[in-house]
Amino acid sequence: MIETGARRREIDEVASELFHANGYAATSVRDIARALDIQGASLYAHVASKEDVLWSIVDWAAAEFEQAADRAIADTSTADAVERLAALVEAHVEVVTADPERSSVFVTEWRHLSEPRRAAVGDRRDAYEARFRTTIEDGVAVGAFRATDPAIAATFILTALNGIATWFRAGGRLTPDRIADHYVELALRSLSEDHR
Amino acid sequence: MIETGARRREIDEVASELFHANGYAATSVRDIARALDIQGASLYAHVASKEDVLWSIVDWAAAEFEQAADRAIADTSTADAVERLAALVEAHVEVVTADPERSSVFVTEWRHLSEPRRAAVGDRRDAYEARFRTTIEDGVAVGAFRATDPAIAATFILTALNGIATWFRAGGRLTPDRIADHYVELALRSLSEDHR
DNA sequence: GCACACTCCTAACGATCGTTAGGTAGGACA
DNA sequence: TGTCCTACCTAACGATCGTTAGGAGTGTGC
Repeated sequence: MIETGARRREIDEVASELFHANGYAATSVRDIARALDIQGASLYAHVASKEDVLWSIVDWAAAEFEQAADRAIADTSTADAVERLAALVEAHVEVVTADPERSSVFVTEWRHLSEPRRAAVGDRRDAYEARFRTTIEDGVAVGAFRATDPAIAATFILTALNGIATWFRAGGRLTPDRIADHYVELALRSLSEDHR
Repeated sequence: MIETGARRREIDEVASELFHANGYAATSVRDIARALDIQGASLYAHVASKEDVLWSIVDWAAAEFEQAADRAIADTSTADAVERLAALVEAHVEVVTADPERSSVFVTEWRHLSEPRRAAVGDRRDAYEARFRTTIEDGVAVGAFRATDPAIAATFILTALNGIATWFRAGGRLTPDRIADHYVELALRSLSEDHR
């Protein structure tokens, strides 16, 4: 059963910040507890294990990305690969900037999950990347994108997108909207047919 | 004084692999020792502390990137921003693919350094990124690149480049040369003047 | 033959790790 | 008023952490 109480969500929130700032392995259960002004052992009234905290953060973030991609694809005409890729990029930027700590934990700390979960997250990441890749393949097939290696291009774009989580901070020079606009532009142009 | 003996370099090598695979914080001194078939305490005949191992890996990798960028810039005409950016991208890919473990440790684990070192690495990373940014600024100024935010564009390209370290494995489908060619192409086109 | 590095050993240190056991205060509900 | 539930506490568990102390074997240069 998944705990969904208010205190449980607070735990995920402070844990996201700490895991983002110091990494999962370098963050102790007592660190998380201290941020909530309780004792380390008291956390276990809400949580079965430290890994469960990581899991709930990662699982939640993965679902956010998946649902955002679902909406992005549903909202665009399936015929236009350019529009679809733009929508995927924009959706990704929105999820990352809406919760950069959680997103960066998802991107960088999921390898600390133990085995059935770790593999499952890997599969979900592969499936998510495949949406970008197949969209690029579609665009190449109809001549909307230049002929290139779709797997490399998808990885290029996705790693750039995931990097946002590591440097974005709310209230900085760049608003999420501005970042989304720029990243859509950069991604689409990287696949453009015209030469330099 | 910096140890440079053969055994010392072996330590950096196996530590790079372990730090890459599991992260610095989740890798114990005894893990490193086990990979060398010695006892954990025996490592301290070669190393002053665990952090010193991380430091020597990070410092070495940083120097590799800096020197490669030096050569890339020295080899190209300073007048042509497009050519210079291409050389920077190519050099970066070469360094990453030549030693992906060390590179990925540099990219993802430097935050575990303690304070004077951590800040110093941050400064060096900023300086490195500035080379990309100013090259893009130059290109925009002369109309070789489209008018865009050079800082965003530099970050976009650099995070994509750094991502290579997380997925590249020697002997895989893609050779370093092929990756370099594709990444140069993707980076340059992302800044191209022509529309989609 | 002797000194000296170099490399590794066993044993142990105090600290901290994730986690469990058992208990208590306060509010909700009968 | 009595009972349960939630949220926290203190105390402690065995394991593991980075690191130090002190010693031993092996090979090289004089």
